[in-house]
Amino acid sequence: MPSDTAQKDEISEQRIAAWRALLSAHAAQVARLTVAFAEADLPPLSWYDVLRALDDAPQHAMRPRDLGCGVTISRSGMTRLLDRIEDAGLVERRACDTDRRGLLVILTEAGERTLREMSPIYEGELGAGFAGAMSDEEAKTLAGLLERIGGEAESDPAGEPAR
Amino acid sequence: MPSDTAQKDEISEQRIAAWRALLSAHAAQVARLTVAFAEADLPPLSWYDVLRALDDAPQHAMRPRDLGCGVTISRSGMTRLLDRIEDAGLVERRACDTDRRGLLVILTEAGERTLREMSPIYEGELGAGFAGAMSDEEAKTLAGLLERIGGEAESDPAGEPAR
DNA sequence: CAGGTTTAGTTGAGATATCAACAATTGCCG
DNA sequence: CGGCAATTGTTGATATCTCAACTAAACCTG
Repeated sequence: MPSDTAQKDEISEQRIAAWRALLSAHAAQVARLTVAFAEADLPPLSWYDVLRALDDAPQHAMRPRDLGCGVTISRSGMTRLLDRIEDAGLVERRACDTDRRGLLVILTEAGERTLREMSPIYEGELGAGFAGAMSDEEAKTLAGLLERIGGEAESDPAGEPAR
Repeated sequence: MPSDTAQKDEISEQRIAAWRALLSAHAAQVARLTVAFAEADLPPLSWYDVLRALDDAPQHAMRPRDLGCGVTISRSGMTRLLDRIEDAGLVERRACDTDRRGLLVILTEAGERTLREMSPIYEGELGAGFAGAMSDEEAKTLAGLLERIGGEAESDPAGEPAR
């Protein structure tokens, strides 16, 4: 190998440093959010993700499959997470008209209320940690860069995301 | 509030988009690594993090406290993670001379060997996913930005990271 | 150096996640 | 239409993580 900057087998130090920085930033921000919710006697971050996704969705309804956490949590994990959130009365499960094996998760009134309690804390902590450390300009750059990787459909030859 | 772009209470859409992109990118890359290790019949990502940290450390030794996972895993979580890795013979626990309540986790030969098996897969997947999507230039920008948030000591008035 | 506080690591009990197997439904293809 | 494959969500068994309580050692303070 002639130089330090081979493309296929070696990854530049810079890219590894970037990945480590991302891991660090992610961990720090998640920890911050977790602590803040706990201190306010509110449900954990995983509940927020679900409630937020539902609130953003048309009809305040979503299939468990689509509850984006798909990437972060297994299918059965989602089932039980929804069990807990439903037991707390924040969502309901309804039959799905168009596909009888699936179902719809719907945000309840209580769910909306809880979400409204959690949101300012979420955004506050985000502003104090992650978002406070960059300008709008920089945020744009960052988003543009990271969106190339994100949940996008990948074009790798062979390999499903979660077997 | 006069406008949409208040500084204290509101976070710009751009910053939220950046945060979501980061979440997405993180989840995608972690999933990729997890699958790749599993398919190669290798230990999980959490083991890699420990082995890698030890290999990078002087003397191939570290205190559990410093095994950076500190941010991602609780103290007891680390205890049991080390239990498993030690049972597999990849690390050893030794008494610590300078502080008799602590101990040193040391990478064994077998641990080094396993790490050498895992590394190419780790770097390969990193290159195929995260690192492949950016230039060195961009990586530098990204790292610079994210390092402002990362594991750095924070200067918030009152609040420990994990109560 | 005695006494209280802090820190490191472990442990038991319980919460939460995963994996594999399953039932029900849908979709494809001859 | 009939049948095989893929998809959706749940469940049981099990792994892994967290929280709170605990021991032991170090640190601080007078």
